[in-house]
Amino acid sequence: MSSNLKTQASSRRPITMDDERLAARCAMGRVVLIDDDPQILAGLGDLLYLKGYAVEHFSSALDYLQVLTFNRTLYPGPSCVLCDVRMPEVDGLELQRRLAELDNIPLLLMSGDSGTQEVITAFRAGAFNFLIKPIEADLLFEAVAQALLVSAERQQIDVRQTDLARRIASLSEREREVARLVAGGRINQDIADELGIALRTVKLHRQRALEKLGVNTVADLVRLADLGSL
Amino acid sequence: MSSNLKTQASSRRPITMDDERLAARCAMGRVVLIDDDPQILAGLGDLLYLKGYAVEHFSSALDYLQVLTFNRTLYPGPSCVLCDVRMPEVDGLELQRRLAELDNIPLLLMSGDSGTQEVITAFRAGAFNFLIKPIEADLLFEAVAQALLVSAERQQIDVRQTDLARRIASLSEREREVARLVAGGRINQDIADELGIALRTVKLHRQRALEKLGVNTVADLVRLADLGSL
DNA sequence: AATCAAATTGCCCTAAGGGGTAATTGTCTT
DNA sequence: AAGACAATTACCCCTTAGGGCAATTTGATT
Repeated sequence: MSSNLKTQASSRRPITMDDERLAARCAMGRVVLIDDDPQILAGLGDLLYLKGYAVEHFSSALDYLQVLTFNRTLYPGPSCVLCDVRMPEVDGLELQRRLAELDNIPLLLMSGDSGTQEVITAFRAGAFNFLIKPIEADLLFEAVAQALLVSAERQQIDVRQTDLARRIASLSEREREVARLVAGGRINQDIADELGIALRTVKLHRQRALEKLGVNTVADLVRLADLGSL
Repeated sequence: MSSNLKTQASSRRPITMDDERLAARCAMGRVVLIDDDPQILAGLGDLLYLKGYAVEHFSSALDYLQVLTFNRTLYPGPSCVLCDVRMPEVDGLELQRRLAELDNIPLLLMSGDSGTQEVITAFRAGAFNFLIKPIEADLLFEAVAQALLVSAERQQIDVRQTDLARRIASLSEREREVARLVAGGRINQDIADELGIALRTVKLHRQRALEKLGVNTVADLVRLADLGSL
């Protein structure tokens, strides 16, 4: 299928046509499609694939939860879940409840014979959208595009959060303490007294903390401290 | 109806029993009830009133929009709107659209014969909840309580925002500029150069700005600046 | 024109921030 | 045990922030 048989031993393969196509698909976004009806699974899957999205399909919500719990590989790019409501074992609403604790991925539910109560329950539980079968292609694309946009925004925030957490983690205990108090507007001497250390030491920790956190001014430190918990 | 006929000329009336009852009702929260069916209007209204809420009722969405646009008096306490979907002239969904631009009040829609599509539209447009008639009293109370909680949170934020805006507005142009630059982490001499004024002047404006904004440290100023737009 | 308030500035002083150098200490590795 | 390394501290330097005091300028009001 691919043309990189000779390079499989190397960790740095040359970039192939397939890689580029895959990268493009990743950038478009991924749709996790879940439906116990193989007909629909194939139909919607093809539709989305042809539109350029990366599609993963599961015939049961349990399968997806399994993958999410054990084989989880973080997908580079925005994702959403498009899931049927009426399914044996774990239905769409049950998936939604379990998903809420695992992931923050936008969930699109779909159903052909749902009552209003089911729709209300879904939205109250935070569903991103609810599509009624049969689904028009245009409506599907619109809904998926919106969901992926939201996912992308959440990912942005996530990236910033983890990056920040990483930088904070690189601080020593003392540095973190000092940085926290500085961000709280405390004066150096004050901090020294509170921590029971010398003024000069506070200055050093302060300096190193700003350095490690990659900020130049106290103002930036304050903003950073308000974002991630110092 | 009330017992304060003699005191109507005075702007400082003694506190009457009615006042206290009204105050208690305000604290509980207000429900704006809209339905073209007088039967339901009276029924739900009584139910909510007996539960302790302040109730305002309208037999058409247009009436409420009129009041909101012209006779608007801001209500002290959390509020929500409970509105029927199916009504002549302006229906619930249309009210929702118009309300989105006027107010940020949680909207509870209700209907006995709505299809799934209507429910979906309502939630997608930001409805807080959707109740199906006939409405069980417990469900109604639960939904109203939740909506009022959200309203209260929004009001908290609003109060802080307007308070902040007021304090910022009390700054002179120069003070605002200096405060903005200080919050940006700039050094006094730097600010003096940028604004083309003396260092001493920057210090004065800085001092006055902190004073007027009611903060003691630069850290607080930064937090304040990130909230309201300085 | 007289006057008052706000903005601006210079001079000067103290306190706090920023940082270099060197010494001390405790812990960990080899 | 010797060396490496991080944390801590003292001493000293310069820069920046904070603020008192007095003078000047300027716009608005009476």
